[in-house]
Amino acid sequence: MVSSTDIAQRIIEAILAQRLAPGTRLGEQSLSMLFDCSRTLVREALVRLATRGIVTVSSRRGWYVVQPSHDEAREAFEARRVIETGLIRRTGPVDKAAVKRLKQHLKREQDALKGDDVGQRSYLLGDFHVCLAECLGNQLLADTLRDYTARTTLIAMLYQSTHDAVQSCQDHVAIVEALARGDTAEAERLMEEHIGQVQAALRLAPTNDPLANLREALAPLSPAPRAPKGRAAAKDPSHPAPETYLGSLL
Amino acid sequence: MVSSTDIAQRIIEAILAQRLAPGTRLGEQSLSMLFDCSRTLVREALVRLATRGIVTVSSRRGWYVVQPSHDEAREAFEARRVIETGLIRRTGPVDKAAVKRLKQHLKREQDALKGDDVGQRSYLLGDFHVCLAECLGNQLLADTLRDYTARTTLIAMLYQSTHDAVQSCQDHVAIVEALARGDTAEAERLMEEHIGQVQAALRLAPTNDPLANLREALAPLSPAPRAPKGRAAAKDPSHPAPETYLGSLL
DNA sequence: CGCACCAAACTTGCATACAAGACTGGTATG
DNA sequence: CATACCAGTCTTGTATGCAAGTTTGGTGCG
Repeated sequence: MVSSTDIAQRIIEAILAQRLAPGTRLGEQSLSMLFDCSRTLVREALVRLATRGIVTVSSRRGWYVVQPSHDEAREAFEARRVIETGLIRRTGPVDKAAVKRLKQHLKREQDALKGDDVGQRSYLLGDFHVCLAECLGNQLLADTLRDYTARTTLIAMLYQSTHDAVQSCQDHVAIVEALARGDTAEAERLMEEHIGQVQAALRLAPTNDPLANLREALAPLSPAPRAPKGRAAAKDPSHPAPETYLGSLL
Repeated sequence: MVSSTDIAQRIIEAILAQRLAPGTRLGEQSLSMLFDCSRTLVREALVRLATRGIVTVSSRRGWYVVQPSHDEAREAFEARRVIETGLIRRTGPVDKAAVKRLKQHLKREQDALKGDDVGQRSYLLGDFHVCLAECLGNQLLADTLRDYTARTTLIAMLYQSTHDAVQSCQDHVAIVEALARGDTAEAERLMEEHIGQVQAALRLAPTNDPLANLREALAPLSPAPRAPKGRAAAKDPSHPAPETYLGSLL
């Protein structure tokens, strides 16, 4: 039987793989049917995720994947900078086993880049940072980083990151190389730069318009083909409603 | 009516005030009677705390306040070092309002030192670090630090910290002064030193003896007064059983 | 006396039932 | 036609009941 941690884990993984968009509704009943268990277990999983800042609940309305504000986005990146560069700065020489594990991870990233599974790609790129924290010997910070990574993944989705995966992977390679040759100062600098670039790739227009996202999503297609005007947009399968993503949890 | 977050908050506060010792059993039924609610709410609160690493559950045996291992203790202090020094390092000049708030906090610490409420004292000394993170503008890291602070408080209780409160408060004053005059480098150094001293005050004997704590707690009193040998120790009110602390949650 | 075994009490794990608020769509009214 | 209102439906919030595992204390046997 599934446990509440299983359910929470599946949801986190779906977020890291960008299969669950920010704002997606997570109904207790839907999930309990999906996982074939009672609402109690689902609720427990959602409470866990809420505690970790991944979902929020609106009283008697529903559970939703968080949509971090601009401020929260800034804080999340700042927090990752503090932790990840700090962790590298204070680390001594990295032992062989850790370097080996990191290189294996890089291999997986590169394989994923060759393939066409965007989810796997996103997941591995995020997981690199968790893996790094573990290799540097701090499970507590690694766990914290996992949550922060999920957050930044959501932020990237919400603010339509234009950062490309190949660049990220190259950054990761450079960081591991610096660590492997014991140049922690360079590794720290590279990490700082890497996080900065990921953050810079966000479209954080200083807009006060709460409808900005909706407006952009529903904007008419630019070449304005001969599509009928009325209800076509609502049924266009290339713009699935958020709920549709739920299916991919299976 | 109490909410699950209320219950969780009360438990956290009790830990920060050192009124709940590591290893204390937290029975669902006891708590539900204490807070006059159903086990559902208590369970939800405990699940939240478990997610934050404050309590653990042993299947069908009970919920317990965590007892961090030596390794976990090391990781917790390392994590705090990374976050707190990193946060100071990257902060710009601290604005007036923040300095004012920090100084108010220091005042409260000093007042508590004059009084004799050890719980209040412990609480404020720990809360300083959370307050600092908030003042430096990162609520996300502040929340994370709150959990880490609770952890280190438990570690201090478990490993019988000999650190004295007056010294801690003086350290805090020095850090705020350095921040107020814009000397972040010095503030960072002081913070590093402060955390180091708190950690150094632990009795982390490299023992493999899992009974060490019990052995020490149950050691005969050194002057060996004329106390009767038999059952007196079990009823000595100066050594209350962990469950007794529950009452102080009220 | 020592040891194994067993039953009773206690604890959490999970499902379900019901309560109560929030939203939606329709309808009546101005 | 526009608007206010209201009932029905859907959602979460909370309590409770039962199942199942763990511990403890006692009891009988060797």
